[in-house]
Amino acid sequence: MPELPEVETIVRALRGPLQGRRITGTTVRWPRSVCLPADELNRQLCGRTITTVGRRGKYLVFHLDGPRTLLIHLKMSGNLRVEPAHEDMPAHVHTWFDLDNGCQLRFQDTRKFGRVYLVEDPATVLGRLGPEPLADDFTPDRLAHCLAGRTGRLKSLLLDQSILAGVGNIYADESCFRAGLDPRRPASSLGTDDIARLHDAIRKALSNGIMHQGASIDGVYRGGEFQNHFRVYGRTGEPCLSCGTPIERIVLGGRSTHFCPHCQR
DNA sequence: CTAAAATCCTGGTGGC
DNA sequence: TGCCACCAGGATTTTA
Repeated sequence: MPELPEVETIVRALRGPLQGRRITGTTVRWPRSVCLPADELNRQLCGRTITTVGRRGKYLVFHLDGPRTLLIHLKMSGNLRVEPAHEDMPAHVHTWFDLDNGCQLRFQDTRKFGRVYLVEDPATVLGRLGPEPLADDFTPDRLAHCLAGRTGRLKSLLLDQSILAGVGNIYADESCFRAGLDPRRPASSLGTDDIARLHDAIRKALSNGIMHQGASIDGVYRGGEFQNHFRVYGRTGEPCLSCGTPIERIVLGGRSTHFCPHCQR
């Protein structure tokens, strides 16, 4: 379940191997994961050079030396690696991109939820995303503005990518815990102090995740070990690290939600 | 308007 | 040991 820190970690790992490389071919074995016909994707990408690799929310953004932009969303189980073409193709690589140096950018996605986009205007895909929580201009005031007038529960709003980009189920739970806020709280009940603590909590949870190179769940993300630092996520029944109260698990908005009933109010 | 449910997928898990 | 029902989870779409 790559969220912002996992995607950021992958982006950083891909920059060196990909920037300046020219795409010489593409192969699509699961057409539903690509939002245009496979032959058109191949025709548009062949000969294009990847100029920069970036991130917006949970999307990877590949800028090219042509009029189109390549976007990839990893969804649940996606991973991206650059490997020599002669190395064995791992299982569940449904799409790959041949590069001019004999390597391949391989999109591995066990559950096939991930998506590849090739668009002229990135805003057609990224336009509805909310602000980047780690950007300098993301202030407590900005967060307050995002939540203003919202009636939903705190956790559900944190997962809404049009309100805030990049937070998923793990970091939403971790952020609520760090802020000492009950994930079931109506957003309208949050005061200025609550918003300030939430703002700080979100940024610290995400930064901490990046510092540990993301979380490795299902053994998908080698290197990252943030899963060993979760404070509430997946710790159902285990003692709260602050007060010892057993962590509770509930379902909120159809998502498993973990919190300390004593520390989070 | 919000909110819940269905949808897409497969590996892993728990029950028997 | 084997079989199978069930579940997670991001984002979109549908239904209430």
